[in-house]
Amino acid sequence: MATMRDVAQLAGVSTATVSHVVNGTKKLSPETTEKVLMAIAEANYTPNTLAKSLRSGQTHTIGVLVEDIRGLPVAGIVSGINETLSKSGYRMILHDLHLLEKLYNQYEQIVSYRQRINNGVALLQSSNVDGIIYVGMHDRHLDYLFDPMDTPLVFAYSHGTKQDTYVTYSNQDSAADMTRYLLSKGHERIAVIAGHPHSYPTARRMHGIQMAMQQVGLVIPEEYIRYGNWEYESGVTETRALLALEVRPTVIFAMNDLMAAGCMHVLNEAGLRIPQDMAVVGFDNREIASYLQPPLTTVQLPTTEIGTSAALHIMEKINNPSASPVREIIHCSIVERASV
Amino acid sequence: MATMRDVAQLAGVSTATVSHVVNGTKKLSPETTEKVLMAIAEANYTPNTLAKSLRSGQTHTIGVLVEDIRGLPVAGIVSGINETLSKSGYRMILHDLHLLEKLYNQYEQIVSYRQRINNGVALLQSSNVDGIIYVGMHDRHLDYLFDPMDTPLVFAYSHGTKQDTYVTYSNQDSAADMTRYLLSKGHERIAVIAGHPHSYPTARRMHGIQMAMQQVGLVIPEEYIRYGNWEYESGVTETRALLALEVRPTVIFAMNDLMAAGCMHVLNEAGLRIPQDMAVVGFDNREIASYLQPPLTTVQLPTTEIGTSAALHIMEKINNPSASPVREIIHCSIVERASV
DNA sequence: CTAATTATAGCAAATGTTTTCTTTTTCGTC
DNA sequence: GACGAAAAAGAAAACATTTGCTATAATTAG
Repeated sequence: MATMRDVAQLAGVSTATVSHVVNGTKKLSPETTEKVLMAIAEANYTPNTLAKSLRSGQTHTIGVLVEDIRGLPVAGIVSGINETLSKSGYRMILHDLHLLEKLYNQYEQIVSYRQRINNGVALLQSSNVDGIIYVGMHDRHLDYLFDPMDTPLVFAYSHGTKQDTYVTYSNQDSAADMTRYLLSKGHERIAVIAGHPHSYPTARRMHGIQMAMQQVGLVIPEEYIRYGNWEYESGVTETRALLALEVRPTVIFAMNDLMAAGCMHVLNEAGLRIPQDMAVVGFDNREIASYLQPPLTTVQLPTTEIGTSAALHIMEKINNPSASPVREIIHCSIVERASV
Repeated sequence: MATMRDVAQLAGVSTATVSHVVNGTKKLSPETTEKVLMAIAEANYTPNTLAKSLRSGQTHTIGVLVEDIRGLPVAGIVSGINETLSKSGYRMILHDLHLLEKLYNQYEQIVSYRQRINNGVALLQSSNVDGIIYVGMHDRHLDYLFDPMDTPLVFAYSHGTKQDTYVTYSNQDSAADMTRYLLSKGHERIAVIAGHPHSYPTARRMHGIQMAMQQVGLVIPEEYIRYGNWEYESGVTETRALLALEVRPTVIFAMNDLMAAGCMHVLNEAGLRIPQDMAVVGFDNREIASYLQPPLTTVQLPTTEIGTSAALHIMEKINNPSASPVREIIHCSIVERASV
């Protein structure tokens, strides 16, 4: 590989001059510039990134820490991050925490999480990244798992504390939007199959639904609110419970597509036509949603947008480390299919 | 950050000595070693990766080029790569080619592919990666898209030419295994819904199926072989065609889960019970397979294993660049569910 | 015409390591 | 006590840049 010295020699100038024409950091006479440019072309010179980084202290590399790349929304987010970073000349070191395998008990899990996260951060820092994006899938606030550090950090999908910059999607507004959509279709008896009762998304989405109802002077009766655990099976059992009710709802809003799938299975089994006899909607827009019978109307998570925005924020933070944290909440869209 | 000089000063030795105790590259007296170790601890010293790489010419970084991280098997492969590399102290720079968006015509697509791939390779090379893993989803041989280069390269999932090292899964044997499984369950009238007629996986899988049949003295009649296009809809239409046959098969082997899903939909519609009246199997083990009614027996792609193995191969190739290329074909496993 | 200013380019130090080559120290033996 | 070999440690060059400072030439002002 040709070095800056080779080019300098070829052009009959100093390496300093070559550096300046390469980076445009100083005004030079047109002739010199021309000479150097020719020499660069002739020598087929490309700057050595390592030497550059060593000297300048900037690697133009972002560390991306993901809880598990196999997690559903993660690939989309990483895709968005990568595209945006590439466009700005940043590279991306990806490190996977493999947090999808569950451990035996809550306590060990937290300890292991903390350890793995800090190992991951250390790894990235030892790679001299200019900043770190943490892509978390868990609904709980994980910031306390981070040892304090001076590398710029932004959270994507999961959110940190008020002191952190994060970008996530809107649970509350999206659920409210979907509710309004159902109301606009004439549904007034809306039942909900919620996720795990104590989880953050469940609470926020529930709140959004109730708000939207309240705005039109309606209220969801207690027996229409069932709590599941995000799994297919709980969609099945909770739907059975709803069907046993004296006054049945006209639509079931499942808080994810898996439970919606379980729900639709029961509805089919019971001989009810979807959406004529009962409508169903989900949340997440997983692959399965398009292949259910009928295809499921659901909520699309803005994964690419989250990634894009997180990338923008980390670059911003690198250029201006003292800026105040920004909290961005991106809207989801409704993908209309045939289940309503 | 403490530097090697600081440590040397603190321990009252030269930087050379510090380097030697850090890397264990020379025998030193126990006392000196001890002194240096203490100083390292006291100064909280960690070696500067950049300086190390600049001097040694090794970055301990692998570039991973993926055609699209959102592609189905890609996340699993990347996960495997990352885990294995991490264990050996290698970092991973991920670059996404975003090849999932289809272009207007075949020719432009190829040109664009070639351009994007070579850009990606250039980007990674400018990052001074020690080697590159190319994770391709396309069934065609893509090696001709690569400009010749001296960076060690291994293909994962997609395969290169005979001159390249690649690791992929077995189309032929897996299809044969599944066929034998069906035979063992007493099925003799096996129908196939193949993928696109001219695609590589279709040809290999078809060959495997026919081989397994031949081994027990059977042959698949021509009318039992239907060609689809890998999409749900083609599962629907080809199944309809099969049901119209005078002598119906007892099982339908769809070459992917999407077509199997379409197939099952038609079967349900026709009032046929699965697997009593007709059995169905798929290929890929996508998420949808677990949620079909009944859950689909299918073939599991060894994504993590492919990643692991590719990582091992690239490290091997880095340490021994002149070794001859290795071609590894990993077996798939059958995941038994309730559709047979 | 001189002095001050500006434009242009180069020198050399610095970034934090690794590694070759030398020098110093140690120690056993004669 | 001197010699030599072996062992231990150090000096300095090299890796490929960036950048503050300096030097020279050219232009302008007085």
